[in-house]
Amino acid sequence: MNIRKLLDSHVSQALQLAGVEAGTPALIKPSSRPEFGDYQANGIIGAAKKLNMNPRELASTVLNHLDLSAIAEKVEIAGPGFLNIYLDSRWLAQQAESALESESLGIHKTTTPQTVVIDYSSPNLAKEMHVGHLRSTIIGDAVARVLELLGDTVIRQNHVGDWGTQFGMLLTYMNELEGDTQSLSMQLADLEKFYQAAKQRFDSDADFARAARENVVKLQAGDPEFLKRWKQFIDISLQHCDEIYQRLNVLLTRDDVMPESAYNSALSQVVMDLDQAGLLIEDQGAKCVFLDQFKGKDNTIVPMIVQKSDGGYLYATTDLAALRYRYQQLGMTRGLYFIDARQSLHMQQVFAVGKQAGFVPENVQLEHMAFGTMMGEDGTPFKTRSGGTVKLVDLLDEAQQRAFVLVTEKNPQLDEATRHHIARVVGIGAVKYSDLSKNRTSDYRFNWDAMLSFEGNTAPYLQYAYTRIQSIFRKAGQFNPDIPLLFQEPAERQLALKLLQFSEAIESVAKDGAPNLLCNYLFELSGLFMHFYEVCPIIKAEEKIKHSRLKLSALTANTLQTGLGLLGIDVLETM
RNA sequence: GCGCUUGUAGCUCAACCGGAUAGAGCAUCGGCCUUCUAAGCCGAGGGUUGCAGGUUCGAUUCCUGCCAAGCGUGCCA
Repeated sequence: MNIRKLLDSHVSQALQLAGVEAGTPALIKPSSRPEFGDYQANGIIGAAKKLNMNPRELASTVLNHLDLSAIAEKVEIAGPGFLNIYLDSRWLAQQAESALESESLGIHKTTTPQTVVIDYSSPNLAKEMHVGHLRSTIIGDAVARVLELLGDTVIRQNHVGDWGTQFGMLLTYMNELEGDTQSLSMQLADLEKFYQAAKQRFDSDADFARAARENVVKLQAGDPEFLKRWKQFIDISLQHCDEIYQRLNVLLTRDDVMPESAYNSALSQVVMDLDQAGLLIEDQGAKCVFLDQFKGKDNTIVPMIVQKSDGGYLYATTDLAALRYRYQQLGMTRGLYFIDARQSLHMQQVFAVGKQAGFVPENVQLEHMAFGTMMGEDGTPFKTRSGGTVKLVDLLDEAQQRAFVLVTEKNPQLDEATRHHIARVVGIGAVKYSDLSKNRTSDYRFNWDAMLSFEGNTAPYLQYAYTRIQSIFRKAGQFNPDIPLLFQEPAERQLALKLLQFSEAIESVAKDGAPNLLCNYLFELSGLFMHFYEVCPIIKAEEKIKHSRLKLSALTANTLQTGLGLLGIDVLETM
């Protein structure tokens, strides 16, 4: 049940009957203030203007054609020509009842399912995952889950970087440590340090650097010795990723890994096809594509270089190959790229060139879901005191540790294993939520305390609401769902209305690729529940009231669990 | 130079794509645990939405200019 859509179809119809051109939006929204009812229609004023009519008169005509008697208690004309809609409480109660029974919480599958390819996480395997990878990984994962729930076919693509020049350096350093197997495996346990050690050798030793460059060539020429070594390294690096994904409760597996190197054999064909399409221009020895839409005021075009003057290919070439693969082999109709905002120009070029060249048809929706760079607490690019980036593992360890201290303080009677379990769910949840709840395309500041906060608008707040409900059910005895839902206090009706808006939140996430909309919704829902919890006693209420309230609690719990589940965050029985 | 993004309360962020009196959290201050978990609830203070114009019934939102920040911009990814 999507109330907004339902009202939209009714009001749109009435608008047409009132003589307004078809397709004029009714602009239904939740009312901005309680005294304006539950929903408001904002579209009439604009429509009246087009027809050169008095908006209030048009509103009155629309009202005559509008039959909401089954849904709304009253509809009023207000202000310059808004319609304020007051939903019927009995209807609301019925909808809530059926949502509770429906198992899917009343969420309908989309009528136009798509094949959505989602490119997310995509770390560079030369290094260990750091805090900068958090956004792409968890936001992409949440959106993937939401689209799946709504019935799209979702294909995850972890476009890991496994083929850069850094690998020459890393493999050469592996060679050096070859004799000492123990040292090698130990060092590979911390890829970040390994990378830094290799880098230092590269910078300080000319012979090493030369060997590294030669080894890149050997690797790319398919030298079996280096290929073997490379595979070994990649495998270890992917193991690091798998561990992180598991801890983060992110659904990516090895099956979703489609590395850069997988496209190597397609690159020359990409360039040939661009040439065939008449898009290729050789300029200063490099093969480029110049598209007019990338021309600035200074009349110069930013080209996309697809082949270097030395014959080498670039990541633009790889991305074009991937784009074509996703359309031709995977059947993509919508492509979402959860990638750093700094690559904005690059993404626009890939999309534009891909369509121009006919690698994907015009009607495939390609969207760069950009996000800002993570900055340190001082506003400069994120660094630790020692100068390296913060490893994701360390952030997660810290989160769990802080959560463990807190749960031990609050609930010392719980056994240690339980407290560790709670600490894990709460700690990881807090880290994920602090990132998921923001949809800033601008850069943002990393803050330990904010990211590891367990109060206010955080995952633990939502998890806490859930455990409160579970606690009620443990104490309430038999729950009889046959007793009908009734609203005695305003808090109950408010909560029910919010519960019925779950699908509106979900659908907006699917449309915009913005999980923060779901976070907002869940936080508001929890807030309304907390209020309900304070003012509406449940267990000691008389039987009819008690079971009605248990019903609201059950639906709240289901919604929280499902909603958090879509964010990849678990719930708890106690905390 | 050109291009992209951003600028909202002391701090971190919302505001459902032009709607009615710009909302939360943190921090600060004041109340609430013999009653379902106080990781909670109730209340208070805090704003010229960077600045200046424009578009219209109506602008945080759209347009223009300026200021500030970040990023990108022909052979790294």
